Amino acid sequence: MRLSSPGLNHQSQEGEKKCLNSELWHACAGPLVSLPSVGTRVVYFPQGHSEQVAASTNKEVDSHIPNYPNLPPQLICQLHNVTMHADVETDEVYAQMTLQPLSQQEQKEVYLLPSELGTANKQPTNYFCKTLTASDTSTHGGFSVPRRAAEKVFPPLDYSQQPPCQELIARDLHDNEWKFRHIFRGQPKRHLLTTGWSVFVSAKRLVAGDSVLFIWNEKNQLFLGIRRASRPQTVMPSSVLSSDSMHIGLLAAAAHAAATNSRFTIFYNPRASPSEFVIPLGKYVKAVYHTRVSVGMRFRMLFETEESSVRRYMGTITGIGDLDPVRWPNSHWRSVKVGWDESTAGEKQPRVSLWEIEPLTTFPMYPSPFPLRLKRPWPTGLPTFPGMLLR
Amino acid sequence: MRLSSPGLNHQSQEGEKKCLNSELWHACAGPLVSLPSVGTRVVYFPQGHSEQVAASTNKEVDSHIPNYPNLPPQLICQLHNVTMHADVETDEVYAQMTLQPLSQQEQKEVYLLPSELGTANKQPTNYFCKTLTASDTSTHGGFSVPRRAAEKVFPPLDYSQQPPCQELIARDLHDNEWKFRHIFRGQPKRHLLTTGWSVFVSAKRLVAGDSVLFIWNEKNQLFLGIRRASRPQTVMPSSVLSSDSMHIGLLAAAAHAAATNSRFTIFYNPRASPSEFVIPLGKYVKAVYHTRVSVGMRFRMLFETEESSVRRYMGTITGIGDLDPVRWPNSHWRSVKVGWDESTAGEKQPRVSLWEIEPLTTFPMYPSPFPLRLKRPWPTGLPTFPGMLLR
DNA sequence: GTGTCGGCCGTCTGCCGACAA
DNA sequence: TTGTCGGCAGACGGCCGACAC
Repeated sequence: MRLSSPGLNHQSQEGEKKCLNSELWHACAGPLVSLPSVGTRVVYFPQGHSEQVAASTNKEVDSHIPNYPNLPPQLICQLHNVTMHADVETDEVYAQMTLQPLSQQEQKEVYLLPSELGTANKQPTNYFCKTLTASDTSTHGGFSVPRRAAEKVFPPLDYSQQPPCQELIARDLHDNEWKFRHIFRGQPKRHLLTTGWSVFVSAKRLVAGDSVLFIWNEKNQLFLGIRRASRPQTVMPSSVLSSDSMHIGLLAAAAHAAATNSRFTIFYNPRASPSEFVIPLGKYVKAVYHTRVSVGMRFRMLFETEESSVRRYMGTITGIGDLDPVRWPNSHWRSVKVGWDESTAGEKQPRVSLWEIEPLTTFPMYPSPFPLRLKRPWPTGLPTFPGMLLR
Repeated sequence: MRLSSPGLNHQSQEGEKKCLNSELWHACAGPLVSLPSVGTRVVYFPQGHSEQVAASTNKEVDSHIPNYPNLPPQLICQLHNVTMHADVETDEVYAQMTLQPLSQQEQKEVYLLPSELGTANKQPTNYFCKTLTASDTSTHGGFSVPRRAAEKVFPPLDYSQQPPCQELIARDLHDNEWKFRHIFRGQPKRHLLTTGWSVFVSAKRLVAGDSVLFIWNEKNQLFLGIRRASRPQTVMPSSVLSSDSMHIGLLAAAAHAAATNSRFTIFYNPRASPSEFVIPLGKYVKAVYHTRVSVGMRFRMLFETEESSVRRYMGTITGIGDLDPVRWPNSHWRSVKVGWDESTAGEKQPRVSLWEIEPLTTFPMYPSPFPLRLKRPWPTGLPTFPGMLLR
């Protein structure tokens, strides 16, 4: 007889752990990820959402997925709720957002109201992130802590002891406690995590190439998180619903919400998604309407480095136009074709969105003379590329 | 060094391993699961599909999911394709089916054609299934093989040797080889799997309560599969798409296919789904139109036992009517309210579908006098419960 | 007939400094 | 400064029959 096994309290996978540590979530998500603030207005891109599903199921959007002609390529929404989550199995971070498309009337008034540029991302100050080496993940030994990292984020050791050591207790995203013996020994001296480390490695199923990060906050609390090496294959178990149905579901949910001005829920998985697809309205408006771009123009764009910091890559705009003229005409999603300066950047996306880049102008930046009030109601109508608007 | 187990070919989760062992798949799916044959006509129930998603995501269908008024509660479809699959991570078995709703005209002619009752389920003959004990999964020892099982499904040992032993090689659903030392020893003598067993247990992450099964087929090949104890927590990582969107997706995909008579794809996960939701047309027609049921009538229904065999439970029909009169009026899905004889059956579903039960008639079963040709076009129209039809 | 245990041996885990990159 | 290794001691994996249910 197939019965559900008792004991485990499963019901509350989500909904209970609402208040997980925000600093830790952001640290795991990476330096480039920022979440829009509750109560603000955002622009939601079904295309970007679709890309997230495609990346996760490792399957392209099939051509026989129905069109949703009444679903615009971007939806201005009120952001009612944002909660941070972490997958119980994999520790993947993701955010749940509740969006409500503005009414037609409200959409027109959008430019009369101040619009938010989005909060800056708050990466913790006292933290470090290390990519695990073969030795770190081997059963032969412990974890070698980079010296500066240990001195910055671990409680100070009593160096008069020989060897100096202490017990560290760190909490992960699920509020589980992990205990480590932190010791400063060897010749030359180095910081190591010994007892407790291997338990952590096997529990989290870490392998060489994955990253671990520690945070030391103002309340003298220690947190730790993980970032898995992007195994090309984080294929989500689709043993229950076909990827086609998932794509359709996302589109239908958005279309229904748009038609009825009702709320809908989306999940944003920053490390699975190629790009953010919920953009603060102000950031969008500024990039699309108040920035002059044209073919041949040079630009900079931020990327995350291996060591979880950011660096800029340079490139040149090679074209402007629809990514998918059939399904998503007149969309600003990845409307900019680009070429990258460095040959090592060969794997970078050949198309970006306007709000992702920072155009380099030879002439000084000036406050936009363009009136905030548009003459034509928006977002209905013809293609509205910046070049046309700034005529 | 602790490395991710080599050899796993991740890239080809689906698509490649089309021809996985059918016997093994059915053994893992259980004795009650049967798949309709390719080329036949089936009845697809969006409600049942929805229940599968609800069970997997552990979330009820939200009330704000849009209605699909043009999506009937059952869809007669041509079954174009059925492939058996197994989840790479968990070994969960599931089937992918390609369905094509019949045209309106074809739907009317359904009863003029012979309809298939569905193939009987083919459980392998030489197989056994054992629920793992604490000792079986402990690191302290190996696997204790039930005597009859060993004699039935393992190659015979040479009992003149002391102790008799041999090397067994078995293949799993992914065609991976597993080697075990099979020995007959101890006082009293018993069959054991020793060397190789613990590797298997840890690789498959088996725990006490899970089941393992072995098959010995006609070609003298040995296969093995697993069935996890239904941790209600096979919650699929929904870090990418909300369960609402999944529900909508399934409905929208079916609605679109119904409207355009085009093909759509569904996944059927027999151990995650509360009930089958793709039913052979003949089985459906027989149950719904050629069987007389009424309140107070007694019936039998098959269930799977702990030991992977089947037994009948008895019950009484307590009511007949819509499960969800608002969303799914006039549906035959779980239209029968029942009470179960045994108090231990308290967790059994209070509602079943007609094709799941075997009504007990005090009067002899007679060939249905009901004409095969319906007067009223079907499936449009008013509720068509058997009682009304047999007036 | 089979689940669990004590006993016993061998392998591997895991802590140490050496050494080199 | 830190990744990997050889050395070593102790823990645990894993094979055995005893024993009980």
